[in-house]
Amino acid sequence: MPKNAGSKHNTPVAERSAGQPASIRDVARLAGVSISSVSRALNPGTGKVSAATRLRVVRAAEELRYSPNHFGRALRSQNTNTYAFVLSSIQNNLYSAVAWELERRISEMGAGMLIYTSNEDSATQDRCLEDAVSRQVAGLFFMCAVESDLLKPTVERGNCVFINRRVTSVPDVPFVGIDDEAAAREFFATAARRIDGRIAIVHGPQSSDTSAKRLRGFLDIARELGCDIPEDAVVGSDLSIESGYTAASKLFGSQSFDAVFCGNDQIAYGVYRRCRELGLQVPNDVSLFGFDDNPLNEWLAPWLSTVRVPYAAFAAASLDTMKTLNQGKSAPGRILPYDLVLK
Amino acid sequence: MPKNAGSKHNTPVAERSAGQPASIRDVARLAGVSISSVSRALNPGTGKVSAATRLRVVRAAEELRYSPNHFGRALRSQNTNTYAFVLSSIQNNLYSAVAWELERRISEMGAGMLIYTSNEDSATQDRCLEDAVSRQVAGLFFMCAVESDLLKPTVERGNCVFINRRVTSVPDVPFVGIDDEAAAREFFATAARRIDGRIAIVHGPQSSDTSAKRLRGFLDIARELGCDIPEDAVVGSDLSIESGYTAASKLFGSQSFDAVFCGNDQIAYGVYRRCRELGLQVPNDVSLFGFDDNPLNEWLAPWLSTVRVPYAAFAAASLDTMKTLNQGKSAPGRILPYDLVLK
DNA sequence: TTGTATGCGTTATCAG
DNA sequence: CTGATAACGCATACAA
Repeated sequence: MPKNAGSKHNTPVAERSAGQPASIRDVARLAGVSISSVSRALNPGTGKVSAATRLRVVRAAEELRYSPNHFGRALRSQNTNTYAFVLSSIQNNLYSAVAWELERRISEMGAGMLIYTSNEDSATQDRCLEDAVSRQVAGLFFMCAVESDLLKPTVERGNCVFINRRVTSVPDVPFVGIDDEAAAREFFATAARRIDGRIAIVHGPQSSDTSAKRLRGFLDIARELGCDIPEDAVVGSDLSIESGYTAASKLFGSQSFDAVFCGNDQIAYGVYRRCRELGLQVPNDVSLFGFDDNPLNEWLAPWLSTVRVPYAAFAAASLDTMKTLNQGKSAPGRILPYDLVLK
Repeated sequence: MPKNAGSKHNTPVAERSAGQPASIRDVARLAGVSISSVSRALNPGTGKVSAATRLRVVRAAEELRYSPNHFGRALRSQNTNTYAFVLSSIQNNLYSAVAWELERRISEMGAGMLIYTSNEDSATQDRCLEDAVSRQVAGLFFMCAVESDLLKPTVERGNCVFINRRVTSVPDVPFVGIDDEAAAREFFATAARRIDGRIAIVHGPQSSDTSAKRLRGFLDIARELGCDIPEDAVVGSDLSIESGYTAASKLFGSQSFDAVFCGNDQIAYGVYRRCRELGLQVPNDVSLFGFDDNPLNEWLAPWLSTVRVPYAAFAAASLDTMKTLNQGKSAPGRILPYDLVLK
């Protein structure tokens, strides 16, 4: 026979130590009702409660500063009310901006957001996924996912939305973003009219579908326009500021250019600094072209032409998509409109 | 008598639908052992398990892609292994940088980080605190807390660390930051030697202890140095770029200045833009002084003199402090060294 | 070494 | 309308 044979309701529960939050039983005891009544009173719509009972419960709950234990609730209802946001780069303000915008909306829903950073690394991303899955999150948002072992099993099990970057190995995951290839083409075509001279390109890693599309857009339209871009005027980089700087050092080491198209704004910042170091005025001597429209550009980089990615709309559309997914329906994702910002 | 009188172990559990993750019972069944053996095998150090049993359990767990349910574990062990990070402003990169740095470290601990944004608003912050508390977080990090109703009860119940800004009504909460008043004094004193002309100040809200200290530092040392700063050369703002712009419009509307000391870098960015619009060259015509050293300055704002706040060290020190708190000890917090960045 | 049983805090079902 | 109880997934004290 177990040691503690008495019903837990008979067990004289010592007054909780000050640090411990009150449980539903504490409220029930103080209100002199059963825990079921407390639950019903505090969760309107789950059952009938008399006004008197409700009042006593609410009073007791307030007195004890009762707040329902999230885990007990999650365990029982199988709904964690928690989402995961996986960020690939902490350096890109645009990514952060989407994170915060999404947090605001999720918070308004009364849900929570766990945050992870993958640093564009597969192993790190897998660690994030493992943790998020063990926490039974209601859904995962990827602000730029990378290919990784656990990605496929994760997207198959849980509700996932890709933001700003697709992963081609899992094509069925809803995607929220812009048409990067079309944007690159239009951007280049529009800008090229004003450019007189040599053009260089610093693109992002081709393992990123988004970077690949932007590069393809640039190259295709350049060819179609009869605009010659020699091979040594096209250099790769990752998506960091530093790599933009390095790429510019390489480009301007042997020759000069009048315009540089970059895979994103970060790269353009790095190129900018190198140009300044070389005594080149931007945009007088060199025109720089980015991608994303980092919110700070308006203040600190007025010289940068770029493609405005609607990050606030990304957050809204991602959440809509996630909600659809959570209803068990399939969701198509959303391709959103972009704007050209030309200086 | 309850309807389902049989032990749950006798209940023939239907094979789980594909979407449901495996539970510890599924692993136990597949391995042909009890759930306690599974628990012991998978949590080394919690009990003796034979090598054979462990092997079978591990195999079964892998086959089922078993990952322990975080909530069941948290409920039982009373340890959620989850922290909350409350951010006051999404606009300030420095704050984001601390968030990401902390996330990395927390992730390495195998813990998780819930993120909240208060937008410097009391009611919003209270909603965050309520949610975090109901999730039984192991601790809260405040990257700039504001005064709010739930702040005191929250810091009394849970482990909290203030980063970069104290809240004077709860002086006993460990604080990680720099000595803002000393930094402001030293910054001003050092810079003043090079300034020849009129000086203005755009300070942050005095409800922020940090902003108040920076302003006091500036004003005190100015007086001590015999440097006259008339009343109409000192204007307030919140900590946003926009408000810096507005403040500069006001300042430069009626007179001109040779140097502007700002409450943080964001404000300085706003002032910068207004100066440019007025045709003033920075730093040739006007010297600008910020506070924080936003990571982007190196690339985009080389004209900005500022005080470098060690944000990576903030993250490390905050986590150390939190760990101490979690051991039941009291923690003093940490005052970290800053650097002057002069252009 | 292994298994059984209990409880963590909650909600839902069911009997009263 | 109310109360008793099972169940969610897990860890652990205790029995075997």
